[in-house]
Amino acid sequence: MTRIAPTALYQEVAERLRQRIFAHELMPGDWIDEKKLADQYGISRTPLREALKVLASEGLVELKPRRGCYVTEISRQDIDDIFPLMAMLEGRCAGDAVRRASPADFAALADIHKRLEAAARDGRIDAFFEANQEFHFRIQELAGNRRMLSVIQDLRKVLKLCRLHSLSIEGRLQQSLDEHRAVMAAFKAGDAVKAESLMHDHLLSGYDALIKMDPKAAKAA
Amino acid sequence: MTRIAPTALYQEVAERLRQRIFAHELMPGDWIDEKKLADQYGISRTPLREALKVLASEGLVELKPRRGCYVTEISRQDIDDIFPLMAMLEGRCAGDAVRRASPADFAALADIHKRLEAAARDGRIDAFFEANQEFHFRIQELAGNRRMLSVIQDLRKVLKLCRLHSLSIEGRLQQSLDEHRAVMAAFKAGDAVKAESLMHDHLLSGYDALIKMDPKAAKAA
DNA sequence: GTACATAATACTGTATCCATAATTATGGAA
DNA sequence: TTCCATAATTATGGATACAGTATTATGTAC
Repeated sequence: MTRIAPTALYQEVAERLRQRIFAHELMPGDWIDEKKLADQYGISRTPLREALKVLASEGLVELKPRRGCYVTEISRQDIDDIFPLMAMLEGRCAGDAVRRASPADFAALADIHKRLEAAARDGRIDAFFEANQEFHFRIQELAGNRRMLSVIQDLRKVLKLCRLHSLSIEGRLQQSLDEHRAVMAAFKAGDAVKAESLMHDHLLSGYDALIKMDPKAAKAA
Repeated sequence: MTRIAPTALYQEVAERLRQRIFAHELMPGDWIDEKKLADQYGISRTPLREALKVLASEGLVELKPRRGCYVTEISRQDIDDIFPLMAMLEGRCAGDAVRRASPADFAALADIHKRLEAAARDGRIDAFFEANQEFHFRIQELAGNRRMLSVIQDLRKVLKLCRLHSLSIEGRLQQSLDEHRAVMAAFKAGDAVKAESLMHDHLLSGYDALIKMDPKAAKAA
């Protein structure tokens, strides 16, 4: 492990593990072999275990006393709980963002939206996904509530545990794009209430798409 | 340290530290002396450090690389961010709770409310505070969204960092009680929309009271 | 007396080691 | 063969040891 930043080792390890979990290299339910991983990274178990404590707090892994560490398996209940919550939070962010955004902010957001349009036109799902994330994140930043932002990001991390992205559904990408356009229109019109409502429904729409893919959705692995 | 539960040591230590932080025995800004604490508890630094990682994830302490661990100092910005967020979340919970509560649930809630009334009548602030916490918690449980509950509880933990309770303001206890009565009335009437709105405003009202106490509120220590 | 440089100290971060509990493997009895 | 008991192995949790960096103290020059 080549150290670059003056950051602690356990943080780097935590970040690496996060990436591996999000990439589904470590799958939900998988047992995490501390010794193997420590050897892999060329470190001792100490910082690795500290990293696991952090990931456990984030809900990405579960620490079973004396039985080891396992990648969290997200349940249907989790999905049902998280999406309405995200819808409310991101909806609120959109409303607040409209109220607070300067013309320059709006321009920057429009720019991201353009990238979204381009990605959709060319059918580049990955690029669309990325621009989509950025769009949402930017709005959360504009809302100006750091706590709300961090809560949303934490929940999003948990959602990333499930492998399936609703965007891969036929037609969902176009629908998502339409919804984004509507949100942008509300921004342009300075209609905060409408922006909130549209963003709220946009999230629930993603939820519906996900459920349709796999009605059980229990083990999205 | 006498071990009772089959839970890991770092969890017990984390809980003890939480209590000490909430009790303001460890004050915001205080440096946490790992060696001293480990000796105090009769344990090694290993589980203690793991506990600190957990507390850091909860936002109760801050880990500065190579410089140690400090109890988080909550800022005015944090207060301004958290209260509106809590108001929205707890408001939503109240609405959902009204929609889902059975008569038995309502009865149990009314019971807690009675304890609140009694505590207020006798001027027992601590008892009032406790019944108040329980009342809010019960409503969050009734809402039936575990994620929402955990988000709210996490935020509440952070708020507990600031020592001042708005309840200690002259007249605030009575006002709080009135607001609770109104929420209970909405419950009784089965008016979810009103319950949401009342609970939302109840939280903001607590926010106002806190701000009035100390307009800077920056260092509530 | 003050400011700076250097040395001593103390603490953090990581590695290694050990005890205990859990799991797996092995062997015997029904 | 199947089930259970016991032994061997392995992994987790915790303690100890060590290296490197911050901080503080000391001393010297101005």
